[in-house]
Amino acid sequence: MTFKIATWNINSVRLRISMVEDFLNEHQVDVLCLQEIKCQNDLFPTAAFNELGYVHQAVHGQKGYHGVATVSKLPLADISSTDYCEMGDTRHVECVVEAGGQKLRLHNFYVPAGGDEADVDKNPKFAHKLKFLDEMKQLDADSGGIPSILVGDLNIAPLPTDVWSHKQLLKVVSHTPVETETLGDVMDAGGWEDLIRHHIPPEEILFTWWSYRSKDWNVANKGRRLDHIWSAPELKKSLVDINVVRESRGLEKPSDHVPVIASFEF
DNA sequence: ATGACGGATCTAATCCGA
Repeated sequence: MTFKIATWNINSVRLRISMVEDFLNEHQVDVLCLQEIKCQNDLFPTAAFNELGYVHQAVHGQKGYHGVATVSKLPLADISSTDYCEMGDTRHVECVVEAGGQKLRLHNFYVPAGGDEADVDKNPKFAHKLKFLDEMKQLDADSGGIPSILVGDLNIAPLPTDVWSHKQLLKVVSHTPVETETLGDVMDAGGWEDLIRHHIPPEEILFTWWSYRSKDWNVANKGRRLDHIWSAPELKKSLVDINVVRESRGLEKPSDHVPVIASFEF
């Protein structure tokens, strides 16, 4: 079977539920991983997803901020969340899904943005971000014999081609050397592969986020690749496509992030 | 100036995002 999984920082799932419905109808993914749902679990639009067949839902939300949710047409097992940095916020949910006989562990992450200043002594948010990443080094891409897929808004653009200006963003949170190196350490420690860059050459400029603050986002094109899809090495051979749905940024009242879809053949 | 917009909240001005 073809297995399609998408990640999308939706920046309020309640405000944008109709564009999520349109996305699901058009792209027919099996699993959708959302970040920044910005609502408590009991306010999550469960019924709207049920009606489209996404009756299996792992929702981990809180009031007003953050929040992640994984919705699926396929049954979800072993649902759990890890409270990274023990802050009591909602930035991770995981589950196990079976697609065409292939068991997969799915991690859905919303890594802290890290505030304005890239200095752990002056900026507690930046310290939080680095500590969060440090704890992510414990994650194994192949735990318990089940290969994993890790998706989400990691709030780091690791490669020079992941930002509109490598030089101008070297001191800007999301592209500082300490962040990109630590993210590399997370990948090395867990044995993760960057599936987006496996499919789209690292030389190619690629963004998944454009600030609300730049007027003409498409012309200025001052974006960053903050959203990621990683996996265990053994899943690389099953990857058949990566689709960054750039046109979503041009919708009426869009999220500042666009969806990214990975397609596998199992 | 990279860039001042956009979401949620005790609906008004404040916090937060990256």
